[in-house]
Amino acid sequence: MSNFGDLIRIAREEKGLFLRQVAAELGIDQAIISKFERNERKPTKEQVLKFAKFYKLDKETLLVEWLSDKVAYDLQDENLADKVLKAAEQKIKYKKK
Amino acid sequence: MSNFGDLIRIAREEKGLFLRQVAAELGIDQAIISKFERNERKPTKEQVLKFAKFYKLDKETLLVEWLSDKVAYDLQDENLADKVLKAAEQKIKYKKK
DNA sequence: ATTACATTTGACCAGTTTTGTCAAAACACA
DNA sequence: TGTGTTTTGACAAAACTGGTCAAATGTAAT
Repeated sequence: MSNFGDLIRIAREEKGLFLRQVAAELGIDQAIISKFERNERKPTKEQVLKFAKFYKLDKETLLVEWLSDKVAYDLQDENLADKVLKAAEQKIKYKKK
Repeated sequence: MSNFGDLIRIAREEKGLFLRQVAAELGIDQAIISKFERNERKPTKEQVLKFAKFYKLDKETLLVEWLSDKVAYDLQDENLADKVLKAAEQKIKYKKK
């Protein structure tokens, strides 16, 4: 199962960059990026988009990864997760109209 | 489409109670309950359980309503909601093991 | 229209959580 | 050991939450 941290760590390694370099480029402290890569902290939406742009990753893919991490985290110790997701789906569909 | 606020407002009206009375009974300020009923504020999990008990509503039903409101809210202006929910489902399944 | 009572609104506070900064500690390895 | 990278943790600033209260608004009866 993938997650946001893995995606950006792999992208960085593929490009052979150090945290320091990415940090300078994106204006984000390298300690924080380290935590993002280990899923210890959640980035803001803006930061997600910065990573997508910089690493040339698909914006949507990265956002989905990030948001689903968040949702999964919120529901982690709920045994009602299935029901919740189904209900949420209905609500979102409904709102669209 | 139902939501947490509607459920507790209807329950209160069915019992013919005033906000003031429910507030006193549950130890929650009536202004806050008013906001819950209009979905202007989200209660804590503890408060959800207080309402379930007091109104004799099914605990699980109310929790699902509450959590799905929250998830739907988080995803409201994301056109990726479908993908996010599917990904989150996978992640939750995966975690369970 | 005035009274009486219920609900809603909004300003304000306190406590918590989140986000960012920094330097030291830990790690990797020549 | 020395050099460079990553991780950790303490700290502060900012943002968010949850609560309190009183005034404003709504509603219905007289």
